[in-house]
Amino acid sequence: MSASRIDLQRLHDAVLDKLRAEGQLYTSGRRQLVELLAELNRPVTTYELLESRTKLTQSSVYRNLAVLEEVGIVQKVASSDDRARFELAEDLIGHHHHLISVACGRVDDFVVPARTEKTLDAALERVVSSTGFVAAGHRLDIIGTCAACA
Amino acid sequence: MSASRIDLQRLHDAVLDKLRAEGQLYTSGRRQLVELLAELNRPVTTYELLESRTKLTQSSVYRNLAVLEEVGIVQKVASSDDRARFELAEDLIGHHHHLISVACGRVDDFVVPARTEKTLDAALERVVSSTGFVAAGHRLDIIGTCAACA
DNA sequence: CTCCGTGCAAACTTTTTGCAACGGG
DNA sequence: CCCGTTGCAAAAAGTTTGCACGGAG
Repeated sequence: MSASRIDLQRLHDAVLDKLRAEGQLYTSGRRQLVELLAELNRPVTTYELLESRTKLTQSSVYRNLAVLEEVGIVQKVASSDDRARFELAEDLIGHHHHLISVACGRVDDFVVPARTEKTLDAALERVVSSTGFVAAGHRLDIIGTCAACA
Repeated sequence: MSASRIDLQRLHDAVLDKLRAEGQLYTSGRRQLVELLAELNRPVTTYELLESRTKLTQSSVYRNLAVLEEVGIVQKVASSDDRARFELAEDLIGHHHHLISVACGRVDDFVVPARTEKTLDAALERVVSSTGFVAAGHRLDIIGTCAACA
């Protein structure tokens, strides 16, 4: 149900490419973050990242996440609480959606069949086309209560 | 395209009912907020509310929004920037979705045909049913660039 | 040798809270 | 009258930034 786990080697290669293309280095801190995000495999807060076995400072986590976001390696995810969550970008782990638990704020990934996605995109394009809004993509989350909180 | 404007008198009555049912008062501050939200007719930041002709303090705005949210009169909306946005709950203005401009963070409402909604809900229910997650609803936003920013 | 990334601490922004005064019911 | 709401100011939480050091290319 959740996005399948990524091959670490391939992931690092892809990340390295993206960083190099923007003239950025793949430092050990950035590598740690990428690995953690790949491992946790869901949108996590900076707090969770700091709690993990990382040796990184708060400021480094934020700064590196900002760089990784600019370069298109991570993306920020909104939840029901007010903590920012980060996960690997869809480029790397594929298009997916989020299960958001209103009870605890936890977010998990899920995917819907390609045909449903296609239908949805077509329907949205039809609705938006007249508004002057330029759609770059959609965000479809399910709001509810996760198994742990229910 | 956007949700149709609400009749103010009816709105105030509905709000009053909800507040009374929870043993809360419909004070002038709360009335001002509800009227502003009805007028602006899109998710707005507390900053925008404070800038408006309101006589309310920052703390009162936050406190009243919290009360109104608990009672189900307003709902918090996530955008691309990190400012919380608030609008009248779907109970009052109907189910709808959001156009989120990544350039400026502005959020506008839009509605999709009932049939599309129905199809979507059915598809989602199918996907989620096996996860133990209890779905309460969905959130479908379009991410892109608004007419003003394009 | 030169930059860029890092750590630390302080600053900033947004939201929350304590307390005394006020006001509608 | 009384209890909840308000305003003000201070505090808290989350995020960002300045600066000097350190490590990688």
